[in-house]
Amino acid sequence: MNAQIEDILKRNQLSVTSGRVKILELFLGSAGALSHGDIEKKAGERFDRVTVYRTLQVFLEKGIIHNIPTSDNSIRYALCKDNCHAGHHHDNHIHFVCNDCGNTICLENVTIPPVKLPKGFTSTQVDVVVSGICKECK
Amino acid sequence: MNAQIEDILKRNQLSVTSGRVKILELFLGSAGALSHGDIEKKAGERFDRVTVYRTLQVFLEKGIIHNIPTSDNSIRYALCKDNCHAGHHHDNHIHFVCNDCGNTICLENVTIPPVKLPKGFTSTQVDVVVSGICKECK
DNA sequence: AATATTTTGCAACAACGTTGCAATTTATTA
DNA sequence: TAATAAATTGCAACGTTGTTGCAAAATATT
Repeated sequence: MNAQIEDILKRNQLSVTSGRVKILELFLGSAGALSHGDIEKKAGERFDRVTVYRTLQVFLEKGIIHNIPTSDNSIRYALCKDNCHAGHHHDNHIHFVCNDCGNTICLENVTIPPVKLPKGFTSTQVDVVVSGICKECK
Repeated sequence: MNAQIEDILKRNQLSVTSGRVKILELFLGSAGALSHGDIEKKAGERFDRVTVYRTLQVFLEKGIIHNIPTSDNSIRYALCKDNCHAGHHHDNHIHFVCNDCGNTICLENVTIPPVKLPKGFTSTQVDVVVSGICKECK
C-alpha cells in the first residue's frame, strides 16, 4: 500500500510527507467518504488541524480527491478514480448517503442519468446525491 | 403580496412577525435560492443574525423552504411549492447553479430521472444539482 | 385592554476555517 | 552522504459561521 501511496503523491508532484501519507491511508482504508472532522479524529493528535485543511485542499486541486455535496453543510471527500485529472473531474458516479449509519459512499457503477435542461442552459457538471438506507444497514 | 405572505405564515401556524415577513418577501422577490448570508445582507441591519438562523430553521421544519446541497459548503434555500409538506418534501425538480453569476435556481419543470441503485439500497430522496451556465449568462 | 404565548435581540460561546511566519522536514545537488 | 534549496508543518492569532440561555419585546388570545 505504501508504494501505491508514494506513487499517487509523486505522480502529482507532491512531496511525500507523513501527513499526506497518513491521510491517503485513511482514504484507502475507508469504505466511504470522509469529512474533515473524520480525518482529524482518525489521524490522532499527531497532525495539526491546519495541516489537514491544507492537505485536503491540495488533494482537491490535484484531483486526488473530490468533494461531495450534502444537504447538511458537512463537506465530505472521497478518492477519485484514475481518470480524474486536476481541475476537471470525471465523477460519473452518484453518491449515496445512508440515513442510518451516516456513511457516504461512491456508487461507482451507477452512472448519472442524462438530464434535459431548458433551452439556453448548458451543464458542465451534474451531482447526484441519493439518501436512503444502505446495503449494510438494511 | 402581503396577503400571500400572511397566508403562508398562518397556514403553518406561525405568528406574523416583521422578520418572517421580510424574509418571505426576499424569497418571493428573488429568482434564485438564497443563502443565509444573502438574506442577512439584503434584510439590512434591522434583524439579528440569530433571528435569521432561527427563522430559516422554522421555515425548513414547516416545509416552507427547502435547502439545496452545494459542493462548496454554502447552504442555499429556496421556497417550496405548494405540494411540499412539513418533514418530507416533494422536491421533484433539479437545481441549477450558474458558474458565472452564481445564482442557484430551481428548474421546476425538469424532473429527476430515475436512478437504479444496487441491490440492498433503498432511496428516500434524490438530489440533483447541475452546474453550468444559465440562460441569462449565456 | 389585559394576559398568556411566542419571538426577538443580546451576550457569550463553540466550531469551523484561514493566514503569516518561523521552524522543521523533504528534495536536490554536488 | 553532506550541504543547500525548496516545500511543508505547527503555532498563534484571527475571522466567520452557527448555537444556546435568558430577559425584553412583540404577537396572539381572552
